[in-house]
Amino acid sequence: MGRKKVELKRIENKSSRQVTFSKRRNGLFKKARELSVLCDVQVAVLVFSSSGKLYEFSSVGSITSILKHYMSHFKKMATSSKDVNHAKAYCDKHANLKSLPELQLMVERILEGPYAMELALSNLVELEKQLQATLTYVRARKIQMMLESVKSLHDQQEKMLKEENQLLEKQEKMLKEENQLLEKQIEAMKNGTDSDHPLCHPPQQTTLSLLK
Amino acid sequence: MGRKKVELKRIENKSSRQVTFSKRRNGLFKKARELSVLCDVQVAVLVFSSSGKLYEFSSVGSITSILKHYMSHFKKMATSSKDVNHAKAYCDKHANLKSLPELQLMVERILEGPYAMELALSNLVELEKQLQATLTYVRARKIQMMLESVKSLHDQQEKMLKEENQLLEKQEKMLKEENQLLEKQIEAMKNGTDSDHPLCHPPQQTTLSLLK
DNA sequence: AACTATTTATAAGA
DNA sequence: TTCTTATAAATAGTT
Repeated sequence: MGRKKVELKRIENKSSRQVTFSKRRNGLFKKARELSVLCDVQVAVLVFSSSGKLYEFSSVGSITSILKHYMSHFKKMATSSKDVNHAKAYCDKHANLKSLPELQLMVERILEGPYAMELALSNLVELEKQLQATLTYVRARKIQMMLESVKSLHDQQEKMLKEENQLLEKQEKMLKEENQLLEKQIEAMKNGTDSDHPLCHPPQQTTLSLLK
Repeated sequence: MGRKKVELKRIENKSSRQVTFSKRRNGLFKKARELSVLCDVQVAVLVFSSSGKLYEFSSVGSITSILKHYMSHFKKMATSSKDVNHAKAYCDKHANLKSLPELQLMVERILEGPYAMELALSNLVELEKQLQATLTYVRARKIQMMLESVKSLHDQQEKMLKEENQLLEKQEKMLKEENQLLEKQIEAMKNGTDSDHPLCHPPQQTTLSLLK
């Protein structure tokens, strides 16, 4: 969709790859939002740049809830491994997900050295898929935890701001009371006797000085 | 992008919402794949339909998608190598691979559900690194095996071509001998008596007919 | 599932 | 980065 048709392969020029990344990332997020609104579904998009930076879109306020939903699928799969039929049905539907014991066996075989060499090519392809799926899950989980810590930080800040606000209100109230007191004293000076010489008394400690 | 501009709000007609969902979901996944390939980044898209069904896209390395095409050719030939030393050398070089028990424990914890919630962020980051390293190793190994399969195919083809060649040479030799024989017979017809009526003999079985 | 009139996304250029 | 614009691509409504 541009001046020229582009080949579907890695853009080798770094600068134009960066420009395309920025444009298409925004385009993808826009499409995701439209799908979400038009069709009333939940959508999450995660993009990991090669430098490890994360860009994300989520149709719900926080990506947390959608990831929870996603994780529940994993959990269900992992916990219902006794229910062989259900697990199988799930694995058939989501062919890129293997059950935990299977995944473990595969990891064991690939890492145990000598046996690794005996792995058939098809097994390697399968293992690659499994690892990719697990990696995606782990990354999603990591993001969720990061978001949760950010939220926790926000909550803390909010709490501190509230407390600060209450303190300020209290101080405002004290200043008002002090003002009234001072006004009374001035009134007294103007109209009453000056036998008490109020202006010669040592100055009161003011709320203002307390704040310093 | 269509006959009419659509408002960005939930499509109320259930049937056309379903159609649009199907069309745009595919479009979104296509865009995700393009972004992944063009910009060399990892992309994951998760879509939960209102009925709770999960649709997902996850990018894998571009090498994989290119080689995937050739997979079907090599599936049957999935051979195994016994070069243990080579494997050991590989693991030594890539020392960032964790030991098997450690990795297993991590995978177990991340997939076993309840415990996953207790994993600290730092553990997740570590697990992500491990999985990425293992994935890199698996991919390298897969490519190596594919190349070996290709070489093996070539060797086989070379052998077959050689055998075919030898057969053709043999046949050529036989044809030559037959020719000489026929020439002799013709010579005999021209110069000698025709008491033997060589042309009335039943035809010999020729090398040519043997090749049919 | 196809078709196609339109809208939308975006590649290249400024 | 941002804008512009020519063109490729997606898709809404239709068959």
